[in-house]
Amino acid sequence: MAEMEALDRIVRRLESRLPLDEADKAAIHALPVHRRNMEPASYLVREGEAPESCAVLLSGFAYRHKVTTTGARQIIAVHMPGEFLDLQNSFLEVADHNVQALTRCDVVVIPVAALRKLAMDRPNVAHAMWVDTLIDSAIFREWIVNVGRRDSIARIAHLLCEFALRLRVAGLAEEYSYELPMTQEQIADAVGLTPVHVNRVLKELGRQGLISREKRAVEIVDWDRLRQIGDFSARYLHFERGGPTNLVSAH
Amino acid sequence: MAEMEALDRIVRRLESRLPLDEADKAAIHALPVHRRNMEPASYLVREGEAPESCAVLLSGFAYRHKVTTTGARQIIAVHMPGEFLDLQNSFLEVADHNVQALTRCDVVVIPVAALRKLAMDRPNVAHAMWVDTLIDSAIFREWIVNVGRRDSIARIAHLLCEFALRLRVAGLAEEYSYELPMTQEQIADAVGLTPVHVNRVLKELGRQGLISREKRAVEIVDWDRLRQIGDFSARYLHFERGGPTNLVSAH
DNA sequence: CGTAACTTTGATTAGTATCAAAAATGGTGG
DNA sequence: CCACCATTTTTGATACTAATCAAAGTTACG
Repeated sequence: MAEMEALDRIVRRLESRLPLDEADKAAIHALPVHRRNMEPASYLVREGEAPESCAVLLSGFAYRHKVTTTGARQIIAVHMPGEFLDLQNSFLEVADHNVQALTRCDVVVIPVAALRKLAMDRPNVAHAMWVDTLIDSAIFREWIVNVGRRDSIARIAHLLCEFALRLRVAGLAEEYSYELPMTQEQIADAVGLTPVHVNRVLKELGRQGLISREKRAVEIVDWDRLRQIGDFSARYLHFERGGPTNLVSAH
Repeated sequence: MAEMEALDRIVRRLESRLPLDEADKAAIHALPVHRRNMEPASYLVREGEAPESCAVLLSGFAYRHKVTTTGARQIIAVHMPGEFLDLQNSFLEVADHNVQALTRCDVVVIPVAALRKLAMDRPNVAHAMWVDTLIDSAIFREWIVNVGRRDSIARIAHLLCEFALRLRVAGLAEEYSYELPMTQEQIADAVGLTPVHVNRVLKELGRQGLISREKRAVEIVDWDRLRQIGDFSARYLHFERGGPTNLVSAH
């Protein structure tokens, strides 16, 4: 039962990328998956290991990161319910980054071998997965810009805008309020700043009346100005295909 | 003739990602391509436009970039002969970044429609292209780390290490010397620094005996130390599949 | 040769990091 | 339900890295 529901989630995800036919869906439903509950901070994939399975998030949050030899951590992506967690690693020989649970979370686990077979047997499904990874990559590119060329205020404003939109797609945010389950230290590692500075920037955004916070809940008070300050445009999220283009006025 | 050679280049590139059978190769050879010579700084793809063609670099260098509303530019990738220039855009509706010639260069141009058809008809070829884009993404991820969590010396050292290896794969570097056709301003835009600071760091790397430069030629004098300072590991380049794993001791 | 693009150097400033410690929050076991 | 401990958030003071501004050399090129 639970597996059934989980498989449907995978189908829905891929259909949002590309239409699938009945045979495609049947092949996905035949996947030998199992569900798993992950504790916060537990690892789904470790850098240097050969990927054995690929997961789809059912609930909770997860993130990818790398650690430098000096011990600094850079978060490379944050994932929300409905998203694939490691298509990026599953078709390469060895994982080049870590994937870790951010909160407690539920995942469907697909063995890599089965996933690869599915991709070979069902070109259409492979294509949908490919597009999914391409959109992940588009986000990576935007993050390079964020961290390379925006100052601290813009960086954080941009991150908050991105999360607002992605959470709406995941059905986890209404209007412009959402629960951001990250500590300020994790935010810092996502935007390449220190936790202390993140704290000051968040307060500054509040002071300017752009957002308001209550513990980990964020409300975007002035979307237009926040977007402007964060140099945010939703283009790179590629909502064209089935996303909430209509919902967002994001230019 | 020229087209023939260009098509072979595409075949070789894809074969380095995944073995292809004769039918696959035949399908590639049937692609309606044409060659084109690009002036330095001319655009291959512009952000916001629907991608119409996808190019493979035959000679010269190209790069991807985005520009913020404040006018800052961030280079997101640098491409070398043999590489695909915009698989990343070709399977999405609208380009989210620019692709521009760095030097004068020769490309083979493939119409997007033909490329998409090829991907649908030849799952194997699609898979090879997918893997190619996944490796591009792995480089994006490493660049997020570079720009987010390494100081200026490490950033530039890392970039120089990456180029050394990739140029060897492209057959454009012997040992640890190569021609780097980028201005210091372009290097700055790739690593998220100012040109002035890039200049100082390059001099510092020379002073420390790690590299030596003569106009745009770079020689890596002390590979081990440079790699160490730059926190460089070749893992993310995914040379496992047919790359020069043997050539490089890169851990 | 002359001019534009690029590199180099110097002086100063700005933006973040670092260090340290206090306040708040959240969870746990008694 | 309270007391306690660990984690997280907040604040303050100071240090540094890299940016900015300005201008002199240098190189490439038409």
